Formats: sequence, C-alpha cells, structure tokens
Amino acid sequence: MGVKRKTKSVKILLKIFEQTNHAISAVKLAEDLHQEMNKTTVYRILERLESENTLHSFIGKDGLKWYAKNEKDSAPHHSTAHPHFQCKSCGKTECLTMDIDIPPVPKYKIDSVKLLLIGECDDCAS
Amino acid sequence: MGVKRKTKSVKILLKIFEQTNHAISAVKLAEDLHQEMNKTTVYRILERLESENTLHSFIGKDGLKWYAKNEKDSAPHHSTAHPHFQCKSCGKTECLTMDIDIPPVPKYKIDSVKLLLIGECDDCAS
DNA sequence: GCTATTAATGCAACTATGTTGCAAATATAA
DNA sequence: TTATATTTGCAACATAGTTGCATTAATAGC
Repeated sequence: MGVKRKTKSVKILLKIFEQTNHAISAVKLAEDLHQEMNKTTVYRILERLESENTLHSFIGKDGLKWYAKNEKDSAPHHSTAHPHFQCKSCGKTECLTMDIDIPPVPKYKIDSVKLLLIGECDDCAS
Repeated sequence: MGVKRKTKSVKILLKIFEQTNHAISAVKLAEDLHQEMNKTTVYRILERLESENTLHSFIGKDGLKWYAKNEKDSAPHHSTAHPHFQCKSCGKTECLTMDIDIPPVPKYKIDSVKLLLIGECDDCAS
C-alpha cells in the first residue's frame, strides 16, 4: 500500500458520516449506496477509515458491524468506555458522548472496551 | 410450546457448561458436538437454555455468539453490567464476576448492557 | 498535454454463521 | 399399546462479510 487516494467513493462515505451523529451499519451503507458503488468497496473503505481513525466500529446486538465517526479530540482512553446505544425496537443506534469508568480487571490487560446499551428509544417508547 | 423435555442432547450441553466458567461460542459447541448432535439442535438448545435463564449470551468481538452459564443467585440488575473478557490473541473468553456500574443514560430506557473487554490473557501475554 | 505506474473498484465466487421447513424419530400421556 | 406432542436431523436457505483477479481510474513524471 502506498499513498491513499481520496476518491469519489471515499468522499461519499465521509459526507454521510459528517451529516449524522448516529452509527450506521455496514449493511445499511452497502444497501443505500449500491447505485453508487459496490458493496465490496463500501466494506473496504469503512475498514480503511477505521484504520485511519476517522471512524470507529463496534458489533451491534445482532452481530452486525456498525460504524460511527470519531470526534477530533477523542484520544483512546485507558479504562473508560465509550458506550453505544441500540434500540431493540427500531434498531436505531447512537454513539453516546459520555465516558464510563471501567475499574481495573485483575489478571488481564485490557486494550479496548465495547459497551453496548440495549433498550428503547424515545420514539419507540411513546 | 408445551412441556420442555430434558433430553440426552440437553444433558450433554448442560454438563459442558457445568464443567467450566468460560464462555463458549455456538460455533465451537456445534463443532465439538457434531458427532453427538446436529448443529441445528445445538443452536436450538442454546436458545432454549437462554430463554429459561440457565445460560446467557453475548456477541463477541468478531460477531460470534457466545454462551455462558448463569450463576444461581444472579438476578438481573438495574444499571450494572456483567462484563465478558475476550483475548484478542487466543480468543479465550471468560465471564467476569465483577459488576460495573452504569450511570443512568439521559433520554433512554436501558434494558440490558453488553460489556465486552478485549485484551490479552495471561497465557498470551507471557 | 501524454504515458507509465499505482491504487481503487466491480464482479463473481466463496466462506461462515445462523435459520427454517418438513419429515422422521423419540418421549410422554392416556 | 396407541395417540399426542416434542425433539431431532437434514437439506436448503438467508445474510454478512471476504477474496482473487481483471478492469478502471487517479496520480506522477515527463
């Protein structure tokens, strides 16, 4: 791999994530963009944007992979978790801004913490 | 559904979980037991043991479904999470006994909290 | 601009996890 | 034993995500 190119496809994906604070599943992106680009391309670009720290990912309650943008000032914290919320009814998934303290775990060296809160969002609860 | 039957297959699975405190992935169980029973049966029994509160499940870092036994005295807590640890090198996955407090999240009603700690276990770290 | 080089893309085929429908087998009840 | 209900196996399926490879598009050097 050499120099990364900011192609049309990359720009389309970046724009999508700039316009929302919600997480989006890879599946939904591939579906929504299937006129513009192949699903393989979607997966490859997502992977790249994550490795470049533009996005981060997590696995949702059904095993799907979700992506959300990183805030500029967010450095990786030790022992704090950045939670995601997923609505069990409509599936809407949000990146929460709060940090949750994780006490040190005896015996293990923790690299990252995946914290998924499953519940019901405002819209579905009403 | 009527009365549940404690069949030979169910007993085999129960015995496996009685003998370990680790979580086991559905895939591994289906593989290990494929002489004794069909993978469909494994998946169906796991589902049932979870709905009967004998086991609980979570999604690991690669999107696989893992199961572990419930301790008898563990009632579902409000706003505390029961974490799982998964080793990024060997994949070993453990149910940790500690509880971690999750502060209330504004706007959302939380039903359950999935907390996955990813890191390196003793064996792999050495 | 034009050409050479390198990276990005599309496509088809593939792997893997998990699910479903249905017929056959097994367990319980009467 | 016979009738009824539950469980199982099997094959086929659905879906998410990956890989190899040929084609296309973007950049660099002139």
